[in-house]
Amino acid sequence: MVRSPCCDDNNLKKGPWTPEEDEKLVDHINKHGYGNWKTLPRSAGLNRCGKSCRLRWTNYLRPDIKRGKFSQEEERIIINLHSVLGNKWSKIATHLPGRTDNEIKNFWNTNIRKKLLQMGIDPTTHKPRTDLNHLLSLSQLLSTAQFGNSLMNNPLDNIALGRLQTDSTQLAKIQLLQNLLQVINSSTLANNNGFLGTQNVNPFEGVVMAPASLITSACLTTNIDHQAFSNLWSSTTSMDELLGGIEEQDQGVSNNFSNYNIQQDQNTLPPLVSASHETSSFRKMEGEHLTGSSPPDSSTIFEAWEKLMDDETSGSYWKDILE
DNA sequence: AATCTTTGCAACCGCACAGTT
DNA sequence: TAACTGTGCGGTTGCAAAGAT
Repeated sequence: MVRSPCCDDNNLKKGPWTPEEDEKLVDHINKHGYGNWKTLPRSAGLNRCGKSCRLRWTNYLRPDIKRGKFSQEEERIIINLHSVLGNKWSKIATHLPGRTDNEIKNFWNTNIRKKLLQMGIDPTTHKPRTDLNHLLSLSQLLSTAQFGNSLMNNPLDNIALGRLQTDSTQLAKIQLLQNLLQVINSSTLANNNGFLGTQNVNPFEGVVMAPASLITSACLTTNIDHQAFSNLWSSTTSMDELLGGIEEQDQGVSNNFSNYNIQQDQNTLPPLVSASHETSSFRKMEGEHLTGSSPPDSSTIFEAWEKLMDDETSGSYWKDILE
């Protein structure tokens, strides 16, 4: 079936709206409402197509539109909703009074999307990125940090440069470790139908063989023997057991793992869930989760990471993991 | 100060769908 | 049931402002 274009009159104006046009549109809608967008422009004295008028009204002129920067709370809600709904901007907009789908879409594309990518999260799937480019960029970040650290030996270096390099090293480490834990967490999530925090289920159940790279990274992260970790991986049936095993191997590190486990609901990162969850129970749970949680205590988490990331295991060590 | 590049956002385009004839 | 119409939605574009060189 072929449709006729909505605006078949080539003389109709396009492009930015003038204040005069805005005034005409607002006046007309205030007086008569907006029953029929096709006939509205003519009766309002506007040389525009109805579609253009509707867009201008819904995205800009509507009196209940909230303008200005998005708050952190709004940003968090958008990320959570996007992880459940995907690019359903109009549905997401219904949860944010005063915000339009167009505004949210723009905010996502220009702001949140970039943030997630920088954090190593795929903005489409909300899962850790595994593409080579991302790993390369992290590798480069580490190299830069290393270069900066070597410069620190020069007495002429200033404090600001030192701080910058230290921060970039920490950032790279944190991102790597978060990626690792998110992979583990994703496995848990996938195998538990999305119920976080279930303790009596093997976090790696269903993963017949642990990916070699994951085990290697985990061993390096926890400072325990590769073979010992492999054995634990295959023999443990719960997160508690796994943590207990790690504890036997390395007391300090396991405490930090436990800490992460307890704190994971408060993580600053959005929950890593598939964009295509369809079960009603999951949606219900997500719905309850969307607006109810309190702001994360990021300082606690970063303290834990920093404790875990002993500086003795610095740049070259992490670079080895990447390479 | 001039030019180039990047960013943010308003607006457009085309498709899909529901309702009507 | 097919043809048509109006509306909503998501992707994309174009442009002005801001920032970098």
